[in-house]
Amino acid sequence: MTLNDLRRIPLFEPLTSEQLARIHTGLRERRCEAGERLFAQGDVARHFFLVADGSVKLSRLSRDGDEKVIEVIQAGQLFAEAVMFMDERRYPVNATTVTETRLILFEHAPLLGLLDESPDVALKLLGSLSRRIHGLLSQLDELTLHNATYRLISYLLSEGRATAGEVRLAVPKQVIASRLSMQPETLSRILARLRTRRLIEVQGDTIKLCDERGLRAMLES
Amino acid sequence: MTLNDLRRIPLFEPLTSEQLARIHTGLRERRCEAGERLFAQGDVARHFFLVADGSVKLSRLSRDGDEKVIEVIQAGQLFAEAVMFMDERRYPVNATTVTETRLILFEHAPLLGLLDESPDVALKLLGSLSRRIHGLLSQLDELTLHNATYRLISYLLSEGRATAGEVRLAVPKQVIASRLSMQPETLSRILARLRTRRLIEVQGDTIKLCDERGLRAMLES
DNA sequence: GACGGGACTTGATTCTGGTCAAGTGGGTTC
DNA sequence: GAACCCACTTGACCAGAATCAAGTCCCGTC
Repeated sequence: MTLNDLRRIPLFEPLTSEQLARIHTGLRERRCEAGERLFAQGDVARHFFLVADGSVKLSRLSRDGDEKVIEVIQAGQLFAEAVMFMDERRYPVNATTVTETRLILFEHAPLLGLLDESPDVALKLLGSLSRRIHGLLSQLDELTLHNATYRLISYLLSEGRATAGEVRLAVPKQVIASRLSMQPETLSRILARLRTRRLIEVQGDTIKLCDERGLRAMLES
Repeated sequence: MTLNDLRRIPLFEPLTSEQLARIHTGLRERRCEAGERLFAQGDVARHFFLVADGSVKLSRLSRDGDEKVIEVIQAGQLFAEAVMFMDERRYPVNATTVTETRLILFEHAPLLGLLDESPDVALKLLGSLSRRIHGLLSQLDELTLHNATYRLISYLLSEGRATAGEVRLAVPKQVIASRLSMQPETLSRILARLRTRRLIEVQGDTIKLCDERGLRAMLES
């Protein structure tokens, strides 16, 4: 990861070259295969991460081992920056690679040191944390205010927005199911139902949204 | 609200008297009765708030009018600071007083202006946002990983911690129910069940935890 | 090409919690 | 004190999704 790569990350955009170089010193690269555990909930946090390639799932575990995926992180996204500012600096989630993945690890200290001299970076961080809060609020009311079908459809619509009505799932369906807080069986059944109604077509990990209008209509009821 | 009162708010603790005075200029007091709407989800945000006395509920509304209480804010707590840093500065929740309430309103501009000169305040804010993230994560996995009884018991135990095993509900049971994502009927039924098992005693808005050990044991199964 | 494993699908059944409806009790108003 | 309202409780019923159990499909290896 070169200095120029670094500059392309929005968070670092306000920094001078000298500051950027300081960040660059506390930086490491790591390659993982699918299924590697990066850190566990409760671990003392030493880094935050950038997914350069691949995908990582963040999840919480209940005492008896049930897992709930909170978020799936894709290439280009930062994660675990918020931990730097927690009272105890411990990760509140588990992180596990879902596919083969290339990661950049950032040490806390260099960035923390910069906060004093660059209020702009502080503002960027505040912005990114409040976006995360917003996202979590959405997840919360999707869960309580809407049923499984609604959640799946609105997930498909949001994913399909960029890609001309075709959604390619970057991670196994089980992971999507957990992210949407349902069992794999339920996800499968809902897809089947949408398929018989000719609203979508499913081919392995690719889902074609045949009737976006119809899908949207289902969100109303 | 005097300058000295202001200084006692943790967020403002790092500020000089001169800076504090600047915050003080953009400050207003407001008294509300129970049930007043302070702002609605989607409103352009102009202030953040301190509850001086009383209680405020923050909630989200579904399209068809179902309400989910996200948080109940009590005396001494700030709320809606995160909104300052959102892309569109709009409240992501509704705020409604639950009881008679005295509020302090803070304008955004003075604090935002201070961020450049006081990295400490920025750090405080980052800390408070990451605490909120943590809280939302807990709510998320309580919802998906645990059932209604579990949620209620762990709520009671956390509330009863300070007060020698006696919980006095500051807000109506319906509000608690919504905060815990269940219907009032369900809350009532669970309380009844715990009562017949001699784990608690209920008298109006006061709940006595007779058998904390037993309650904790129920969290295991 | 047979075997094995994992992801996914489908079916049958169960259960938690939601909905609808009626009833209770306390507090306030006239 | 009668009427009313509102929060809460209790009961009967229902439904969405979880669970349990097979079965299918795909893809790797040997």
